[in-house]
Amino acid sequence: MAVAAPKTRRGETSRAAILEAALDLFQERGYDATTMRAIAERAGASLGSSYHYFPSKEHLVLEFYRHTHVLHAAAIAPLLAREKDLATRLRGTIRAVVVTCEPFHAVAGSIFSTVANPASPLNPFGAAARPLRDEVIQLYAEVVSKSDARIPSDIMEMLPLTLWLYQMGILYFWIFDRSPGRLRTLEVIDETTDLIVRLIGLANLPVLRGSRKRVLSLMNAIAST
Amino acid sequence: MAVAAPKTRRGETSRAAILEAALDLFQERGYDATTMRAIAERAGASLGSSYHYFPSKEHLVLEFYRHTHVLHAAAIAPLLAREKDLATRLRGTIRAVVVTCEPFHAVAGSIFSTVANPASPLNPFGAAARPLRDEVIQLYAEVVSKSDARIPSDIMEMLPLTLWLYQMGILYFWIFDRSPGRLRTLEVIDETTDLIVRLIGLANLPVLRGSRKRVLSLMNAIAST
DNA sequence: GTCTATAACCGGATAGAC
DNA sequence: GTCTATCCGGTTATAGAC
Repeated sequence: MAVAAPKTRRGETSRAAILEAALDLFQERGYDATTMRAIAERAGASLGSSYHYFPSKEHLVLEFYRHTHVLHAAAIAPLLAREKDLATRLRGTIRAVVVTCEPFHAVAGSIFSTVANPASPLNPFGAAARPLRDEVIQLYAEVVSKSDARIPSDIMEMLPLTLWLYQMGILYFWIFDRSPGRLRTLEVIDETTDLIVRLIGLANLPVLRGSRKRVLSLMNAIAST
Repeated sequence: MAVAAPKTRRGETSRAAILEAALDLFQERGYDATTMRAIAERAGASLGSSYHYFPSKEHLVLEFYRHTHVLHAAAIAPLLAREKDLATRLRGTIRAVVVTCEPFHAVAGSIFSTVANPASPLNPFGAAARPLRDEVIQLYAEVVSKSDARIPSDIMEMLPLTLWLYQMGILYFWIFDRSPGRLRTLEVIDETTDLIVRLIGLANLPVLRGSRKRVLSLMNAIAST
């Protein structure tokens, strides 16, 4: 099911050309308006060739995904190296997600819907997306673990996965956001990251201990599916 | 943009036949495998006729959605009339959602993805879906308001919308659930409905009051978009 | 003016020759 | 690994029937 790995130099070149054409066209015209034929034409390849490298149009989206992830990781590296405060790290990281994705805002809607399809190879919860998913979750593990926040180990264990889900929620909100400069999304990010950090702090309260145990064991059960 | 309203008896018959054929075929073969041509054929109509009544295949899904809502509302009516305990009402209502939708489990995945598309007329957050959305939210308002739970008014205000979102989350989980009898989903429902009711009870704790205010005002801001 | 039907169009995907 | 030809299904155009 994986995308054909390029074996020869010639293949590498073609593959790269097709991918680049696709990424460009997605941004220029949006996902739906970009035809496989147009991608092939701009890449100087034939339709059949495109399908040789990418089994479906959706698989091009997966590369698109990886592309934004690399941009995002690069964008937050300095912050993660310097800052120790959890709220600041988290806010910066999530803000960077929407800032990085901003050029693709117009495309994001249709991409999201293909990705949300459980039958799609791109579904974030599925097997094909696993390597990339693990990378992103790992990134959130770093956001938390290299902060100076002291977090109970049971929470720490679930936190990266939870933050990954939270990021997807923010992205879905961002897709709908029509406010100038996407300001509403940024406000929601600031407010929610702050709330999250605060709630982590409250989780040690005796009254909440029971619910906390139950929530965590529920999440564990769900995650281990 | 609305579906053509049937004006004459002849039209009504055709429309109903097409819709019924579509619902049957969706269940038999799934959404993707059901072609508009097959729907027309089974309904004894022509392809052109189908498009006269339903502007797109997606619009047939909207009717499908309405269909399950009616089934669901009917299924829980006795419970809502008899039971006063909030946890029981909520658990029963959400359980009934997945039980009602069970015959469509195989179809649900692809339907969900078309529906999640912000550009789709069927998007639950969009204008076309509004009447149905309001009905469902209203149903959750009844679940809460006719229970014997005493709920602070600020929470009460946001609760129906929140429970509607929660229901969608459960449905997405259910779509992935491959366990026999969909037991895992039922377990998650039991656990989460109980947690929700418990958290509502905890919301009055002085330590939580600050966060509660912030969460509610955030939700209000988001909802009023 | 409401319905029905047929014939296209368009774009994702596939087959198979080279 | 590259191409052309073709399939298939959602959608549209449009001609006619009631």
